[in-house]
Amino acid sequence: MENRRENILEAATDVFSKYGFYGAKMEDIAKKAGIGKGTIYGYFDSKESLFYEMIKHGIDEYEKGLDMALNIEGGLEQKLYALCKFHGKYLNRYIDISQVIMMEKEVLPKELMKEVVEEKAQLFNRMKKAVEEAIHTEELRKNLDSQLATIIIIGSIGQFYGQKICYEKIDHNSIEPKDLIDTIIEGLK
Amino acid sequence: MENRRENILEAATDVFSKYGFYGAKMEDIAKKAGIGKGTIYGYFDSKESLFYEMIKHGIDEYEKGLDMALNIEGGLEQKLYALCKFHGKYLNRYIDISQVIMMEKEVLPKELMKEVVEEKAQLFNRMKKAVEEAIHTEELRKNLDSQLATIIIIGSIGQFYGQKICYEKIDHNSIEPKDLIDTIIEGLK
Amino acid sequence: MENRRENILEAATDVFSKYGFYGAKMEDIAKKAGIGKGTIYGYFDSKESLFYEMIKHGIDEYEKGLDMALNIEGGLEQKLYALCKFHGKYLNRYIDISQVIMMEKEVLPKELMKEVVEEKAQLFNRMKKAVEEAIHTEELRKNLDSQLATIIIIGSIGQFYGQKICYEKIDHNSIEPKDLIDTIIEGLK
Amino acid sequence: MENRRENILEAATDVFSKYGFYGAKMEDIAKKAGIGKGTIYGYFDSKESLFYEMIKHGIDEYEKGLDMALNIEGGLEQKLYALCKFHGKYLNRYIDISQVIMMEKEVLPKELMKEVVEEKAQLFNRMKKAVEEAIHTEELRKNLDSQLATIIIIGSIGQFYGQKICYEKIDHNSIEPKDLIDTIIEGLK
DNA sequence: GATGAATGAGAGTTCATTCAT
DNA sequence: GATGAATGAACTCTCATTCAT
Repeated sequence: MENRRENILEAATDVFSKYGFYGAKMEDIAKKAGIGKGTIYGYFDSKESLFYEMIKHGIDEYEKGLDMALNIEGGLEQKLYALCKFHGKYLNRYIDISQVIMMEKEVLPKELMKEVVEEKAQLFNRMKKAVEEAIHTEELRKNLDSQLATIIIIGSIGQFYGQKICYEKIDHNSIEPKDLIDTIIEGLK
Repeated sequence: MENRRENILEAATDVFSKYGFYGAKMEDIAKKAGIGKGTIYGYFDSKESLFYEMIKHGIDEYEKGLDMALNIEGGLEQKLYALCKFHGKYLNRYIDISQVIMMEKEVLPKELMKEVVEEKAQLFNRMKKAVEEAIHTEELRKNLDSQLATIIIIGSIGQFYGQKICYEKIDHNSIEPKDLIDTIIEGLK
Repeated sequence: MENRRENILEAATDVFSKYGFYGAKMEDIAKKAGIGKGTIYGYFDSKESLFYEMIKHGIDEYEKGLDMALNIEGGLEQKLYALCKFHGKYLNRYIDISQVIMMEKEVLPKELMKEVVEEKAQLFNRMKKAVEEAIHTEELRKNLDSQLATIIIIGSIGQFYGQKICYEKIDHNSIEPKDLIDTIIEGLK
Repeated sequence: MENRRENILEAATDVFSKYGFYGAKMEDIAKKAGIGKGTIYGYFDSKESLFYEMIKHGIDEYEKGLDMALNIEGGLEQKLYALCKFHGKYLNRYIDISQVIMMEKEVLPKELMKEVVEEKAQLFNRMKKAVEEAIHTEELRKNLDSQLATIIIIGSIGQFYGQKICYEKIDHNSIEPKDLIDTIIEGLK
């Protein structure tokens, strides 16, 4: 049953997110998954290995969503809108894990750490490409530094959603990013 | 000797930052501080208490720096510049702790968590006030939503420094935020 | 299928010999026997029970071989020769088990332990009887203490084969006990 | 306190002897030593390492006793007598460990296994040298094969003491090897 | 006051055993 | 009857905390 593996990964995401690598107990993950603690070891070699696989799983999810968002038809505005919606959904699920990834540095095998960093760089570069395109189509102003513009866009969206979801505890479906996007684009056009 | 207490807090910052709450070992903190394991318990009640005090210590540092930055004479541009410089210095020291704070949620007593959140809200509000002042002096445009503008400013600065320090490993003294600030203000004026 | 039972006992002998009672895993025994883990429990109640039966199986084999060896026609020399040959063959198969028997004392039910000791005493006594017979037929000298003579014979043969098989790794078929037997009998006649 | 280390080794000898490597529990060893289970790890790295050190400890003891026995003044008879007395004392303490050594093959690092085998070979060779000397002084007969004679001597003594101590449960101080030695030498002279 | 040896609760992991298929 | 996925008791080992020195 491949579901069982998926099931454990979901439980692991929840528990690792909440307690971090060292704080998470295998027993809690098992309990969350509704199985015996020994069962996990039928699917993953160790706690470390489970952590590794969980993060890869999260990265894969982001990759998919990101591609979808940036490949929709339309201008930067439309793409940003889609990205925001996806980002909200993702954050809602992986809000904590994204921080765990950055934190438990010593736990992550270097290989995976590199994957994470590369993935982040890739996200940045895809966004930058979309920004450059928008500069080219004059949706944004000609003399704009695309690197800085991308930083502003990503930083603003991140801050916006982080604040809404983490602090204001607003449901991601109820967050309306239109005004934010308008203000950003207004400033960069 | 109050130095001894300070000394332990510094060591704790280093070690908790690197390994997280559960991963950090009291012995390592003691070694880092150059003292015996048992000595820590002369100054702090428990690991949890040490963690708590360490974070309060970090918050205090930020409070001080933030006040200094936002109270300098001049317009928003000058204040942002000072904030950036301070943020860089702070991030350099507390780069990991800021993530630990967000991560080891369950460890933090609710009381401290509230302090952290409130402190963040305060930072946000001080900045917002500075933004509103800038709107009033027409350094920024009249019809601007000050809430969104603050989000954009904080998010952009955070993203900018995070990228430079965490990924590009640039020394915080060498980071020049002028172009970023110009682009932000250009967009919001 | 009685073969299946025998099959498991053989596999158990191999695995228990190699790893001892606690070190042996039911899964390894099953794999060695070419069957599923659960199948063993169709033939034996538990690991302990399997261990018990395995040892009884080994004892039975020795009983049979011993009888055969000591009952052949001829003098002590011929009997000792046959015993040596059998001992070599047995040791080759049960080299480790004989030590496991003595070792995992706490595992063996007292009942079985008693059986093992009695069996050893019986071996000793049968040999002693053969020795006494040889004294009577004057194949050995009259004033010999049959108890000591038996100890010397059994000890020498055991040491001889133990050394050849365990340390010198000589195949039991290639071991020639004639000189040993001659020297022993020469000394006791 | 070096006593503490010694103390743990003694307890380990008892417990490993009784239950074998896998059957022995660290907690039991600690309890036997009258200390907490964590304390052991202050002196030994792991269960495996403790096992290793315990066996080396046993080997060292044998080395010492063996040297003493074979170096006393006098003929083979006197040396054998001293060896018997020492062997009895040693067996009494290490009766089970000697079997554990041979049994838990897979546990022992190859290095240690080699030490054990070499030590046994050394014992054999020292004895053989004493036998050859006795042949030279005509305490034993000229045409004797020294290898076989040594096997007979060692095997007989081993069997004699093994039987007395393991089966007949006779205290090693009450065992009188004179008759055995006389019979052996009588046969070999 | 400072220390670090000692402690033992609690973690990750293994594996004999069960039972639905 | 045979299987092997699932289980959880019991193992080894770690580390926050104590306390005699």
